[in-house]
Amino acid sequence: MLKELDPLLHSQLRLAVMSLLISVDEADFVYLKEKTNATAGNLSVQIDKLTTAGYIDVQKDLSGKRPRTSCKITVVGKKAFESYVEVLRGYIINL
Amino acid sequence: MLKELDPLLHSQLRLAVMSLLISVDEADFVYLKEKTNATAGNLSVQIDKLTTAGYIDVQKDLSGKRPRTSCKITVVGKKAFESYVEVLRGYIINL
DNA sequence: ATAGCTTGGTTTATAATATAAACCAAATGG
DNA sequence: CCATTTGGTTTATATTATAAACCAAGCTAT
Repeated sequence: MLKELDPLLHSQLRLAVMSLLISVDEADFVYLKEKTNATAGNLSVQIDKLTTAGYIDVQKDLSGKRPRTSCKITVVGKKAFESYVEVLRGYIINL
Repeated sequence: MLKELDPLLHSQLRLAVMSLLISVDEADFVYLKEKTNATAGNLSVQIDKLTTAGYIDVQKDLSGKRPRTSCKITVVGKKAFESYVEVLRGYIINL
């Protein structure tokens, strides 16, 4: 039987962010914004949700000239992503 | 760059319905309801959306003792599903 | 130095979506 | 018959995604 798709990951922008972070293992706000083509506001909100869920860690650095928000995926986030993918396979089997 | 995920398919219940129909090629309302664990109302709405999009065809048969709503995927729907999966692969290597 | 633009965001409002609750007609069961 | 079940649809509500408006700090030309 088809299992539940983690609603936190089953969202285009959040999935994109996780997808980027899983291969890069660290990326800042500007990079994520460029790669995902998201608006800053949308990205900010979705990053917050992923952070609250413990799927990513965020470091805000104000020491440089310009603020820099850097994100990295957590172990919990990586596991959630992998498990999301497993569930997804159930939906797209036979392809 | 990550492509847009067809919002019509990027929905748990609609994806489940399409996933079931792609392998079975015909299924009725009751069957889909059981397999997806959806409420009748939710399923009804999502079936409407898939129909309006031309992703599935619906046949309502009232000739038997009880009404029977039977669904089958269209060529357009099959293509959309396959293309959705391709886009998804961009997000998830090894899917 | 300061008025105005850019950068890197956050907060808040709105649009869109998913979901459940309420409802309906026909069939069935006691 | 009257109540319940079956097979749905319609409508209301909760949740989500998204954009618009906003803000502070830094740069730029005047």
